[in-house]
Amino acid sequence: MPRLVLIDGSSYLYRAFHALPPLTNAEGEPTGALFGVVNMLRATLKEAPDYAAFVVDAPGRTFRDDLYPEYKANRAEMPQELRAQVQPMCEIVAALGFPILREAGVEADDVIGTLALAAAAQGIEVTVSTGDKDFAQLVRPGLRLVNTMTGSVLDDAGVMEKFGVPPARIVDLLALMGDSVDNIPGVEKCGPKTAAKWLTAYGDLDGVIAAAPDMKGKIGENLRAALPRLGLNRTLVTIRTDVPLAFGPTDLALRPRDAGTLRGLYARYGFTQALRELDGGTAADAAAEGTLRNTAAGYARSGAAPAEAPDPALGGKGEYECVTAPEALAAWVERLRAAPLFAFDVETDALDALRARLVGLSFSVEPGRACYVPLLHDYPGCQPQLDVETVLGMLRPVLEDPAVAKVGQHGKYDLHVLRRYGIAVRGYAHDTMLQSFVLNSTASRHDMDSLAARYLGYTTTRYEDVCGKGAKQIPFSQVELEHATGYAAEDADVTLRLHRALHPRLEAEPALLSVYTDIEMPLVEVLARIEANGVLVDADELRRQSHDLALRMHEAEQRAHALAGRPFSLESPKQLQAILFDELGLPALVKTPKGQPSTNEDALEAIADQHDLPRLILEYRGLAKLRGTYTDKLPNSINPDTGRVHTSYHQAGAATGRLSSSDPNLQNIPIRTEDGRRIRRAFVAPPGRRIVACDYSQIELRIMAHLSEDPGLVRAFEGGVDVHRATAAEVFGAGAPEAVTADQRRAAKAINFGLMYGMSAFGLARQLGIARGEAQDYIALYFARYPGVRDFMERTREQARERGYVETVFGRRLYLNDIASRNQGLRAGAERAAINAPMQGTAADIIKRAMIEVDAWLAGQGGRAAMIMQVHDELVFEADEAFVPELVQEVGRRMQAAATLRVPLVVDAGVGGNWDEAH
DNA sequence: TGCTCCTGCAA
DNA sequence: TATTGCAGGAGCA
Repeated sequence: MPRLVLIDGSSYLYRAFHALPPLTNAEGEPTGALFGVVNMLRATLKEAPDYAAFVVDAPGRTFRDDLYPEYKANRAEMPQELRAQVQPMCEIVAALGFPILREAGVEADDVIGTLALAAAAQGIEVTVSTGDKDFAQLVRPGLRLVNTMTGSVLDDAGVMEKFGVPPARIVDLLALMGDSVDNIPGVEKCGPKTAAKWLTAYGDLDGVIAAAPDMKGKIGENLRAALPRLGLNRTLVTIRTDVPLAFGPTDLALRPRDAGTLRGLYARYGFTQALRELDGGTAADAAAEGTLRNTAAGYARSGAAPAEAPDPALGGKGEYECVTAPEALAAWVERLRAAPLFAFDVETDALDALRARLVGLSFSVEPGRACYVPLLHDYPGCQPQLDVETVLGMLRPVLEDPAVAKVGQHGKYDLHVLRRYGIAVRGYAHDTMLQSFVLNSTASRHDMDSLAARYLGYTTTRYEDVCGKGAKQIPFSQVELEHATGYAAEDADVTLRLHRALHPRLEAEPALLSVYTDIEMPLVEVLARIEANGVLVDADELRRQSHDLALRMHEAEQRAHALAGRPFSLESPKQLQAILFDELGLPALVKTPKGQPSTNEDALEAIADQHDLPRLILEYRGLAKLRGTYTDKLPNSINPDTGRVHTSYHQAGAATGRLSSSDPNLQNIPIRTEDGRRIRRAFVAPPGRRIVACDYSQIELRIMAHLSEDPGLVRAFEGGVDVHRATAAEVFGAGAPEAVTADQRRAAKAINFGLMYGMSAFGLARQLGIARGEAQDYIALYFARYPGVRDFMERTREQARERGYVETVFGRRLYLNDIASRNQGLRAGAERAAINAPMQGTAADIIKRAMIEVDAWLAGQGGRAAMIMQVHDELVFEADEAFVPELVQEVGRRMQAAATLRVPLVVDAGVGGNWDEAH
């Protein structure tokens, strides 16, 4: 059967542009999108279709603009770096032999729709290559979608599975959901789930419209509000299949490629793998290098059972082996030892690395070749496996050899698990999650499945694919060895391939490579040690506090009931409404979206001066929050084996480079109120030890002084004075700092912090409770006194606009995806983030560097002290009492030396029996 | 049960 | 109409 591939060129160009880091060739011309598109096209050619076309939008209006003037009004101008790649892209597409279609008056979508249906009607097998979900409406027997960026293929069943409705209902689904990219508003709060549910219940869009009057709840109101638009929405999202065209599917034969032109273009843009292929190299050669295989594999592998399926793009060598015999393991140990770098991965039965049991291990030494060593699989009929001691005994020499380099994906987890089995992994040289994070922290998630889709165009077997999900999920130990091998060995295989794809990109950017090599990689083991150390939490103290809070909540409740004149539930907004607004007759100043009187904090504050009850409710809620979030929950996080709380630090969590903490989050333990602070008393040192907390004083403001080089601000820090007081003296002309009033200092502090977050006069006014004009005057005064700060902010905004990213002192980049958005709100948000990121990010870099130095020093101190927490600008230690003075001095010195700025870094230290006292 | 929104804690 | 996070509860189906 003849085959036709229709390529949605615009979709790929945009997606490749946003998905890939902004690569450039030797001349500095942008090539990222080009690179993505070219690889995709080469993969398409491997499929050897009979007909193909590359379809792009023609400039100018289309019928949709006429129907709906706001159509795509949100869409940003094409960024300069992308526009520059359009012409070369067309040249390459043409030289590869693809017909390029560009029809005025309609969108590329409609051209594709028309050709696709015409071809399907002629019995041609059609593949539409696109990343746009709207095309799901075209799917039918003989017409499928493929997304080469993710490797996913959508046929009839696939559409049903992905969207929950058949292809014929996709336009209805889209009409309900709307499309913010194209500026088509749908039903508010109606996402894919709700839309699919309605369509299943009522048949089609007309059915949903007919049922609208009876639809309950907020969402029903939203539906009724959107009713008038839905018809137009459906028209806008319907891809036309009847565009008059001067050609048909069979006119789209591929031409022979123009090798001469291609060679020139490939060379110019530095596409070495593509060049090699052109010059006679095989796909397998290129694949092993890490470029081409990505997209080719996406086609070849999607839907295939991985265990037994060698990857054709890898030259048929791909092979996943399940190791259950000592001889086989011995052979693998030899391979690991001989390899310049090997990838490894552990499989366990729990997400918590400090509780998980080792179920198996996988290794890979070259792309396409990997093994899985099952240890604990246990299901009826399962074959015998090597025992844990034997396996770890054989692997220990290579795992603990610092000269044998390893790569992992989120290897901190694996290090933890192996450590608990007595293996101290050394030579952990690379981590693909961190490579992705450093290359582009905001690009997407950094889990392996996402990375494989993004950088390799490869669809991995997901954990749910082998274990199921939700209530039906089984532990990995019950997965059949064949499937387990397919999943686990693939993890190691893909990790190695990701390393080969990502590391060269880091090497091309020395500053990024340094962030990765000098900061992130050394930090992995430091964080693992901090997590393993854990912190001692006094559960009895928390229980006492819970009890105390409960009593006070009860007391507040009694008083509230007395004030209200009758009992009611303080937790029920509905009852509160009745009491406050109906029975007590207080004014309802704030409304919920539904138009009901709100009982949120703002609403209660607003009427707190008229009655005692609102204040009481706020007090009750505050107590309930502390109890519900902290005193009741923290004891559940105590590890039964160690008796301590082991948080998990996420190294690729915050885009700015900060760490985040979860399970439990130890970076948001209360401190600002007395009641909250008490919780910190439960974070204790064991007998004979002390808690030591060392924190950077005003580190982000100091970084602002450094980056702005503003003489006034630098002087304030050099003088070692209270910087907010100094700022107040400057801005309010109070003369000597001693003459500054408390209010002036408070205002100066608000300005100092507000500016770092890009706050407006409006925000400052609200913060200080003053008029907007007055706030504007303060800001103007501030900038007049500190002109360097204003210039720095303007420079930062400009850099963000021009380059699309900002960077820290150490070269870490933060890409700002919305900086050129036409949507005012998004763009303003991106500008604020741009101003904040260099400061927050530099602070994060500095403390990470300090942690590495401190950890190295602690290693030689014989366990007299241990690092146990990091809270953004603070490091917390547990130390032998006699060791405290030395610890304070040595840690302070290393924290100060972690960066050399134009202003001094100051570290404050506190010591106590618990975390509260240490402040 | 899982999803979304809201609220509130930290630096 | 202030940055970066994580987490609990309510409301909803």
